[in-house]
Amino acid sequence: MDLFEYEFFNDLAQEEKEKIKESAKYISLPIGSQLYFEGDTNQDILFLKRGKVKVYITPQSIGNGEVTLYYISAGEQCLVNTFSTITQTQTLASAVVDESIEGWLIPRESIMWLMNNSQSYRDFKIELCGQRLQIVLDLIKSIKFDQLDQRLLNWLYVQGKNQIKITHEKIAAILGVSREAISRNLKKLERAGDLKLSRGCITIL
Amino acid sequence: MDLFEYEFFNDLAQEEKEKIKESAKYISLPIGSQLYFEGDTNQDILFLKRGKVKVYITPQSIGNGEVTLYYISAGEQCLVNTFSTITQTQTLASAVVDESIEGWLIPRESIMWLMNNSQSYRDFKIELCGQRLQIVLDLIKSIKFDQLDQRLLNWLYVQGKNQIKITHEKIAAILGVSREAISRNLKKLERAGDLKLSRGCITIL
DNA sequence: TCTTGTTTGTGATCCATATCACATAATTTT
DNA sequence: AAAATTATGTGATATGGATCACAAACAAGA
Repeated sequence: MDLFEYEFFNDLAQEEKEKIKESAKYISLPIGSQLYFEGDTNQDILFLKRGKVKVYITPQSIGNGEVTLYYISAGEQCLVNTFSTITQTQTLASAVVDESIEGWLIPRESIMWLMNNSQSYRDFKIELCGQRLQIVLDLIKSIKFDQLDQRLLNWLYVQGKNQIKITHEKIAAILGVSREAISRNLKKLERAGDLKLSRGCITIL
Repeated sequence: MDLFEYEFFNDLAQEEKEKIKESAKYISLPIGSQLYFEGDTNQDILFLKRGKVKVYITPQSIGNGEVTLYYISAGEQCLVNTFSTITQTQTLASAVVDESIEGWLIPRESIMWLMNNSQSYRDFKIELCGQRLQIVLDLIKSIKFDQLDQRLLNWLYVQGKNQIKITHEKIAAILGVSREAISRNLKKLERAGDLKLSRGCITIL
């Protein structure tokens, strides 16, 4: 995916596009790289070309536990990153590379120019914001009103695969619960004949 | 507060302002009026002149319980309302009048015009969006990582008054927990000498 | 003032998840 | 192949909050 393949570049003149591209820094980061921690103030927005970024929150006070808010994939941008950059305020969550990424860091000035001059970019941002809002509100609902077995079942379903390669520990971190709780609930599902467990892999039947 | 007192009207020409105002419907609603339910699609954005609106979510499946996301006061607008109206999608939460309101309903067309022609309006919306995002993410953190006593203490603190006139039932609905849990926790605080309880009123010492 | 509805207090019980503490199994390293 | 590491299974126990079930206190109407 090239930078210009983002649809919102369409309504820009060629020279404008070039200017944006010149201001961008191309980056490539391995899995595990921390993009920012909650409280940092971002100066650029990441336009993702390839890979996956995980955005998550942790307890305000020191303590363990985390909850994944959402993931960012190619062609998407991060809402938390966007707000921090545009309004120059502290990020409200943390972000880490989940699958090694490539992308462009577009500096604040270019973003501000886009916000004020490109209707498509604004539309893109509005849509993005709506999507994330939905995810976050659904997350509150599931945390508050659903039990773990339901949340787990839903998570498995959303993966859209029959073979999910992941450890219980990772799922626990994503859903923000203890590893034991995940192991026990998966076992229950296995006993019910819904899936087959093996080390680092869940096979849905 | 007059409609034009919203700062973002400043960068509009007089005739543009008038056009917006003409399109607006002035409304006045008593406490308890339902503005919309989750799933409705809004056609107008409410500009609040006076009063308070509560925005909350309920379980996706039928079931009881609710959690308050945030309140809207004079001079503010609702993010959920904004998204639904702009993108013509279903609202992600419900809204009810919490203190009788007066305000203007601005139709979608006027909003779209403002979004595309007023930088101040866009800035206003971005700021609004950032604020709400923060509230919602903090809410997840408190639900997920804090215990009720902490959440309650925080809620009391945020009221910014020494005399809070409210029933335990109402607090329970706001925080999304049972009434008994609130009563017990308040009692604990009273025994610790932090406050004084009386019917429908909490006095902080 | 008597009645009725609302609000609060509190015990009893239940349940889901956290936490601790290991045992065992599967993989990787040496 | 032995050792070390990582992943999983599972019991025991603790705990916070939900739910049920009332009783008592208070407030407002009749």
